[in-house]
Amino acid sequence: VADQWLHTIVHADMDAFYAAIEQLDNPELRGRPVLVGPKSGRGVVLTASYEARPARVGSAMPMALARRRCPEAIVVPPRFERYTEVSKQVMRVFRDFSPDVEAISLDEAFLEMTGAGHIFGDPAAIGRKLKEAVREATHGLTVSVGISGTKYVAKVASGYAKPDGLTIVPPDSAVAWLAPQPVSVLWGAGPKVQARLAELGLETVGDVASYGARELESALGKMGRHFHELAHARDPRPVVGSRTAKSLSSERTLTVDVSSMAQVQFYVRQAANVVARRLRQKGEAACGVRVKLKTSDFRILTRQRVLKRATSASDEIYEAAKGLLAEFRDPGPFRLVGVAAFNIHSGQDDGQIDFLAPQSAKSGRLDDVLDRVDARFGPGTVQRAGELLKRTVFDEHMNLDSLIPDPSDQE
DNA sequence: TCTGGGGTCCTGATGCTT
DNA sequence: TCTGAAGCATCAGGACCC
Repeated sequence: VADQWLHTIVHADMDAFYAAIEQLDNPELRGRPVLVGPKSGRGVVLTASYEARPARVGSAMPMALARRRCPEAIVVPPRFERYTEVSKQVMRVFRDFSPDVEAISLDEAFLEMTGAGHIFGDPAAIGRKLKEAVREATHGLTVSVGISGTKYVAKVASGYAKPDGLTIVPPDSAVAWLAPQPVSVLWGAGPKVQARLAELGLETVGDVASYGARELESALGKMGRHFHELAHARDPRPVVGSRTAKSLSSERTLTVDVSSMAQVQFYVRQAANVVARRLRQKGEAACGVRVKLKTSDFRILTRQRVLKRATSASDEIYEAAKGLLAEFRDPGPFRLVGVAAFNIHSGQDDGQIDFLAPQSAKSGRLDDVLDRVDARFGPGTVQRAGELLKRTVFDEHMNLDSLIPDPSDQE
């Protein structure tokens, strides 16, 4: 029996994570339907507590619709710092079970448990102990666990009996276990691919498994081959530890669509500041900048540019973004404005060498100087010195708030 | 019903170099 | 010198995931 467990991979997925944390921190919310998401405006539900789900509300649903379907639900704005804190606790528990933990998001991770049998027992015992350890460390949060021989099957298994589930799929029965499930459990098959598969008459994973690999590839490209492999429970991807992000972005859906270049520039400036600050906090710099606009009719437009040298200075990222703005031909109006940094290098900002260079002295820009303070004295210095002060002074300096009132400030 | 914000990866078009 | 093909990088868009 032990032989078939050549590999033991665990997928652990916290149940309704954000909503569960809100209920944990505020006893009044326990046992009641909770929606985590923006209270007003044009947002969507991030997480719905299990009490709300019978009313057919779930994540990614427009908040307006969710409130109509579940009027008794309590809407709670998200607190990402808190979720990050709890996530760290949970990940620490995972690392007590395995040195190889691959975090997928705040609430989800793979654990490589191959060969851990004589420490923790068989897969069922591993699952029970992991769930208990998470519950104890977090004072009551539940996690759903799936265990199999590949990442893919472990992932599908963890979602099989949510919430508080434990599903074990022995590798030699994985193909049969997957077969009756709908194609929507194929990782990477969203609405478009599912529609294509339906056209081919494929409804279950078993249908995909028995369809020709070559035909699937000619119909769906590279992904077709991939789905065929998954349907046969073949997934050679290893559990990999910390991965470094390839891009970093900040974007914002505006409360009211905007058309004027001055307004768009204002939000690009804000986003550039956020991106630059986060780069500096991580001690990283980027030599690519991308601007993203979403039109009122939901078309997404992007323009990008490679910089001559890596930077984490707000002004440099903003100047690049402002230049890109001129390349958009669409007059708007736009509902979303975003800035992303890509080609990220770890290590110091090249800009630090000119910390006191004449250029920054001449420009006299507050933000420019603050960037160089961070570069000179270490990431986060300015933030520690007072984010609020920086914000206030910057806004006054730019004098933009008086020109462009932000409707969201009045909410 | 009216659609977030953070990401990743894939694809087709295009342009550069050899 | 001109031309075409191959190989590669970059760009914009799209699909997908949590």
